Amino acid sequence: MSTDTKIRRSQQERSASTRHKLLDATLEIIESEGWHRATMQRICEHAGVSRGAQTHHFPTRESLLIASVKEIVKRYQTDLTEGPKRSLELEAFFNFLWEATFNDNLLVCWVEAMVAARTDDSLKQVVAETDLSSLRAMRLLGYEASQVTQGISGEQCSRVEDLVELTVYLLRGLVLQQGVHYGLTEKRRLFELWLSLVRERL
Amino acid sequence: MSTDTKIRRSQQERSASTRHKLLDATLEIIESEGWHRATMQRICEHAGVSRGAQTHHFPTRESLLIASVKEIVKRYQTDLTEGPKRSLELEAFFNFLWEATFNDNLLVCWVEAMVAARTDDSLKQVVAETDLSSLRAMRLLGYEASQVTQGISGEQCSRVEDLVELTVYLLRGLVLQQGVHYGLTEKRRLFELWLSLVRERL
DNA sequence: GCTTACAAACAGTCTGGTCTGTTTTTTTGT
DNA sequence: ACAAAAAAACAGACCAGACTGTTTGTAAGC
Repeated sequence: MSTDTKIRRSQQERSASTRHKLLDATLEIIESEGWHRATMQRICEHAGVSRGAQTHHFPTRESLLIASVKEIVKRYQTDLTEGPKRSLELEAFFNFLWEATFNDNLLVCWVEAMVAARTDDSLKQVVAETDLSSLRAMRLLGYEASQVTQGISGEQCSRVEDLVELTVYLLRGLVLQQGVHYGLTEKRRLFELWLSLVRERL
Repeated sequence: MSTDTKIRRSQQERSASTRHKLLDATLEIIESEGWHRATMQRICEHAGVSRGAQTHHFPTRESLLIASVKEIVKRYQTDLTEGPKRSLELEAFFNFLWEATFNDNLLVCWVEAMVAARTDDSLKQVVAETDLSSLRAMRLLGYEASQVTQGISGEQCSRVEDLVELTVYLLRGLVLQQGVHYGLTEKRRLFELWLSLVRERL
């Protein structure tokens, strides 16, 4: 009937649904309240999932947080690769890095994860791996951008990758700053200055 | 007598001593175990101070951590101003920033504090203030360095301050990275590249 | 029936803040 | 100068709350 509240869902659907709800809630809480405030109780409450269901999918807090870390990078990667419709020029690429950093709050979660990982060995392993693959992906994107850009010689292409990595680190430093001092205009001004230095070199 | 174990210390001395012991222990634990693991029990144990004495000097955890934040900046400031015997050249100044960042572990504590402050209003206030004054001090040092350096025109001096600030943010990003991936050689290489870009602009 | 997904109560540990009592130094009264 | 009182520093027990992981039980899909 039309008002049938009992929708029949397959196990797979049910499982994926609550799993996604939990990961979503975890990221939201990490972003709004910080990593160490992301407790099971709070997450379950926010996700509208019972404590028992959570236990079934993620037996320990550690397992949920590790899954969240992977989720962060996964989403960030898709943001990065699906965003532009291919073949960005270098100038646009660096600006795109800025956009990807401050439009979404994924980077905030990532910084929280990195700091937490520093003093948590099992977490550190996961964060280190995913970070490395993420960095490689961004270096590659930078390289591809340099290929479609006019006036970039071959030997400069290798430098481009390093410049991308430096930019990533700079942006992370800015995210750190953004957590304490709101306001992007001043940060944007400094970022423009950095970009002008990069431009001169290329 | 010579083996008199009961040394008579003034209240001021006693107070300052345990206060210092507590702050020291707090910073060490933040550095080695992370901000949220810096609990009262652990700190007292590590400092060799009783729970009661701690309560007397810092009634709440918040008060101790706020005092620690101020201590971090205080020490960093003295590191920065007493380190060089005045009048550094620009090149040396930027390298000095690197040294100050990675020789000591104060910056690690500072990053922990910034991340914790993001989701803790009372802490955020303190961190924001101290960070601002710290940044101003470093900009000033950079300006002074540019004054004693050959071949720096007046209009470039204003840019120098911005470059210093950018470098600070970059270094913080590198500290973040250092928490997950050890090894400074690769980071140093990137920093050299960064410096070469800065050099070109000056 | 049988496995998977969900629900909720429980036990044990840890934390921060309060409270009461003790020792050490300083001040006060004579 | 010196004992008594006051204040400051120190010590440790206690408590209420929060958190994680476990366990036992129920419903839904296969």
